[in-house]
Amino acid sequence: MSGPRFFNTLTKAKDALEAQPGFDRARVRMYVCGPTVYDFAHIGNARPVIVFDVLFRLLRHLYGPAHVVYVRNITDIDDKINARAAEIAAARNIDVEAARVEITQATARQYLEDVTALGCLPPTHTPRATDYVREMVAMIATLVADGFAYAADGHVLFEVARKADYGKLARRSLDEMLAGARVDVAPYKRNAMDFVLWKPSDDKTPGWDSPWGRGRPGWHIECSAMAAALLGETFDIHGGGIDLVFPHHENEIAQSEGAHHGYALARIWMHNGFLNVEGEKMSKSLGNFVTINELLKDWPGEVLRFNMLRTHYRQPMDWTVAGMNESWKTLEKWYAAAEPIADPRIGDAFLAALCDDLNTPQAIAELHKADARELAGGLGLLGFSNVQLRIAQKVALDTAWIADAIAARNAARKARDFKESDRLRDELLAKGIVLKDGPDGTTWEVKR
RNA sequence: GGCGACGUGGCGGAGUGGUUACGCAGCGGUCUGCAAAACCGUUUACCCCGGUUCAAUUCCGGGCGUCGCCUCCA
Repeated sequence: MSGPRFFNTLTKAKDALEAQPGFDRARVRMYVCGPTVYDFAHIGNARPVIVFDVLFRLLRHLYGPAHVVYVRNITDIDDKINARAAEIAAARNIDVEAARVEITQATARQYLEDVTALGCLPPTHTPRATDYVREMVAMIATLVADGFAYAADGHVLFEVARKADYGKLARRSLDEMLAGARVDVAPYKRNAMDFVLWKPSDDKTPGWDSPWGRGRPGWHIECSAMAAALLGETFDIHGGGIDLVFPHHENEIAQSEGAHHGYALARIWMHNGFLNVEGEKMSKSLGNFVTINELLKDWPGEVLRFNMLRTHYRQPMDWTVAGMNESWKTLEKWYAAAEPIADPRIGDAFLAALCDDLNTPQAIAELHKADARELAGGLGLLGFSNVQLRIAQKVALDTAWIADAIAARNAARKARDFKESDRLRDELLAKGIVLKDGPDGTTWEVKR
């Protein structure tokens, strides 16, 4: 096998990871944009987390767990957070910074709980933006010193005209963007496309000291600073939702390459597609805004995970209850077949599918064709453990009573008292227990 | 308005210039006291219109439809 290939937004082609200049199989590095922690994560947020967790697991399999470094940040500086913090601070008469810390810590904790339930491994590093303000300030200072950025009216702005290839990720020219612009331009900007690296904070807004006065960083600079601190100037894969291509990732590239003498930020840029719910765009006004946390009350995390992987990560995906039921059914069947296997192995076709731009639907199709050993190995590589599914099925049920009822029914069947045996079966069914008679005896599961 | 993505059988969903995707559901069968489960077999496809080609679902052009992004800002 020639190693994995991934669709690169930068080149619009499937690029071989190992052919990238500077690729080091002893230190494979990936960065994924993490959550802004001010509210529960929703099902759309779950998609990149799951998709890139599978990528992380694939790379660990290919190069060894010790040789893959995965960074997923937590954004705990943001004006949406500040707005929420201001409300809380006013309502409870506490300091706005204390409110910000409270919100972001509670939300970050909840987020980690949620994604753990989805079967995601913890990344190698989970940096918080607030711990890297010093690095951000240093990077901004470098950009100013080298002429890529300028201070104006308390702000520091990146001057896009100084970066000749600005727009290369989103494939737009400055002229096109200017033509399409429909927003009023702030007076301190030299060019309408210039974006904020640093902005001033008033007394009621969280802020940090800087050469340009007390203020806070712009949105994009945190990822550039954290990636540089933890992965170095250039790394292998940068991932995120397709909505981040512009402006977020475009601006990350501009800043990082500007501050790093033109060295590429990431060699391969991967973007997952959007997610709809029951055919509709998810939004609070439509009432179909589904948080991961709510879903986990009704569904095992593994089912959510599997459902997500049935669609290729770049395709638009429709999340439906019908699909979730189908996913649960498949997983149940597979666990029954794979659990007794002591010596799992990874199938060639399965691995080839994952190496072909993370084609999880193809990989799943290969598992349908595979024997039990390869099924068990594939489930393991994709991050399925059966822990939650088992809990969801058996939790809070009096299994001793069920076992007694099954024994009584089988005794009745043996005595050919089918009226009694059917009565017992119906009684169990009324309580949501479905019986399955197999060659090795009777088993049961919870009816859905 | 600008840029981009997508459109496959009842449903989900890969892929390909000519050969079965796969899964669910349906249908038929094996098994079972019956049912469920399990297992075996099986029907239905490539948005529309042109073009290229011996051959197009697959390439090119146009159309229609769905969706995303367009910068600190809700």
